Amino acid sequence: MLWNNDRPLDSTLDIEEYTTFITNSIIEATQEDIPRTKQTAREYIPSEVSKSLIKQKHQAYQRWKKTGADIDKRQYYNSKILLSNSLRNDKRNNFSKLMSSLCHKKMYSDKVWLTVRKFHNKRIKQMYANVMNYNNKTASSDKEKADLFADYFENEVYSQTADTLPFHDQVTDQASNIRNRRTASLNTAKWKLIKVEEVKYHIKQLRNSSTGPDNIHNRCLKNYSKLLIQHITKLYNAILKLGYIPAMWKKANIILLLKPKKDKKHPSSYRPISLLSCIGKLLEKIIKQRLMLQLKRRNILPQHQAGFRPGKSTIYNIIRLERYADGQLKRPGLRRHSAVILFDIKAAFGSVWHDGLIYKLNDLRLPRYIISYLISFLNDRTAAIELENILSRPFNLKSGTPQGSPLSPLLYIMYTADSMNGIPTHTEHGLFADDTALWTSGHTLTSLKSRLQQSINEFESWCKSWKLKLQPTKTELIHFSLHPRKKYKNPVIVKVENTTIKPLDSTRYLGVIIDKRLKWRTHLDHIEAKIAPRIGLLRYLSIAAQEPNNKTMINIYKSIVRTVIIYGYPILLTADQKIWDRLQIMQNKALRAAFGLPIYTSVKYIHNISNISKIKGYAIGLLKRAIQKASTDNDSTLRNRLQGILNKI
DNA sequence: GACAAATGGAC
RNA sequence: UUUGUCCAUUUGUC
Repeated sequence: MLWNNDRPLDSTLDIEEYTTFITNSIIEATQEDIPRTKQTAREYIPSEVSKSLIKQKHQAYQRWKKTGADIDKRQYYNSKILLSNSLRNDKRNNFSKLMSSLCHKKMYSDKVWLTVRKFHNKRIKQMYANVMNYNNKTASSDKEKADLFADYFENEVYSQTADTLPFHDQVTDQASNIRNRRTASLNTAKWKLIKVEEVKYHIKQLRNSSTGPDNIHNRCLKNYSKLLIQHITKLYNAILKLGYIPAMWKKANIILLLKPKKDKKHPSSYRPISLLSCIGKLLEKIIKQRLMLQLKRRNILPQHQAGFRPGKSTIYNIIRLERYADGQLKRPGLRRHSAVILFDIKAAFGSVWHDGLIYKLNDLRLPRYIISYLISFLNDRTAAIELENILSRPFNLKSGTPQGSPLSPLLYIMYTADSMNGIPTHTEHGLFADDTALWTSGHTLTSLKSRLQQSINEFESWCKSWKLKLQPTKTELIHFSLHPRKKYKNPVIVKVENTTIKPLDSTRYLGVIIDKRLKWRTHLDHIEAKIAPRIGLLRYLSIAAQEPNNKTMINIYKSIVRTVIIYGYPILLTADQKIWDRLQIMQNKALRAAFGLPIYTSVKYIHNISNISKIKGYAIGLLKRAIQKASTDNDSTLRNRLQGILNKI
């Protein structure tokens, strides 16, 4: 296929044609180079011996069928037995081959992880209910189910909500003004052109991931030719110039993953994941980087939004909440009451209001070409549910940002950047994407209650303005208190959307379980439950492999167990020694399992052969490194908090 | 100290 | 059919 390089790209039609040209060229090239043999994921591959036995069996069967003779029948059954023996043998060989990957002196990462993954079974095969019901409709075939999911997502998740406030009409008007202004001043906007080097840099960063509707894999892009990059760069610049994204990049195939511990009969129990074109995603990455530069330079994002931002993590907000509550509980002299409320926003990403987002982007005075691009990005998106390789009818996404796009997380935090502007200063907040927490304190229960309620009301009205829906039933409240069972005459009770929220003993916030006494016992229970099957796996592997390499087993331990134990370590460091004793016991258990040692093996011996340090010492090491990193990053608030924890130990 | 890969976690 | 952003860790290679 050829393209005349002198041909200008001046209309949307040109862009569509050029995109098709590039897509087809890539597909053609890959089909030439990589023969499309479909690799079936078999449990094991039969050996040559088995293959010939299969042939023999088949022949014997044909002969018996033809002649009907007794001797042929016997021969057929004989070959059948021989084959099954051979297959069993193959299976055993394959198993020991798999296990031998754990025994090599040198660790071959990919082989080891193949083995571990096989038994770790984290990825459960998707199972859909036989019959699904929604909106008085029943679906039993795959196509019907896919369409039913399409109905659900079109009507309940990515649907437009009615304008109920005068404010909404105002925003809608403004947004349509912005749209019109854009088409009026198309070719005049100036910006920094995308360079070949920029595209190359982002291609290099690409990880292998699943393909979108156009079936082009990231691997294809990574094996780029100079010519391909030039074409892609030219196309990207044309897209930014016209503010028009080709239609095929706005089509998503949505796959569904069952959320853990949810009923598979109901469509709301599934998390939708959009698979998008990799070439389109590449451009989105470039825009994302440019957008972030703007946001950072102009300090647009709120300080306490820790989600999706470089250099920030969950632990930052966890520490802030923990230090605050602890400070109020152990305040010398006058103790104060404190409480935290954790909100849940319904379908947060899916509910982003397009007009509202455009209004805000314009308000921020972002570069015109980026706004143009984003308007096109949001407009006229379609999706189809993919289920067992069957596509549903396509439907429109009238609201929300598509999960699966590199831009979506950023757009969401931009959309919610002003959510805390109206909150009174006596209340602190922590944000992580849509996970919103508000906390405050007071000398008396009444003052605490009224302060908290005041802030809740502010947040509630903000949500209402921007068409986000709070779920009062999933909203949780913790009233911090040292007494395990003390009953207050007037417990702290607040209202969210006219629903009463009562305080709980413990709740989960950003992956750690916070209890009202800040003792972390429930959190430890949670960790223990999580690593128990993993310890079982370590034991199984060490027995099955017979003489596994110690270093390999330690690496597996570090990866699948220690990472779980160590998550959220800074807050645990402020807790009692008891917590660390318990964690140490977990580590010892896991190491015994990894080495296949009996339960009574002494801790000293384990320590000697594994050369793994005590878990608390390791955590302190991590903390020191984190402090150093925070000071080189000039993040003085985080640094001081971490230093405070270190001083306390 | 650069690059790559893997694992774990949050949403 | 396991997306996206971010964080942490580990292991390799040079």
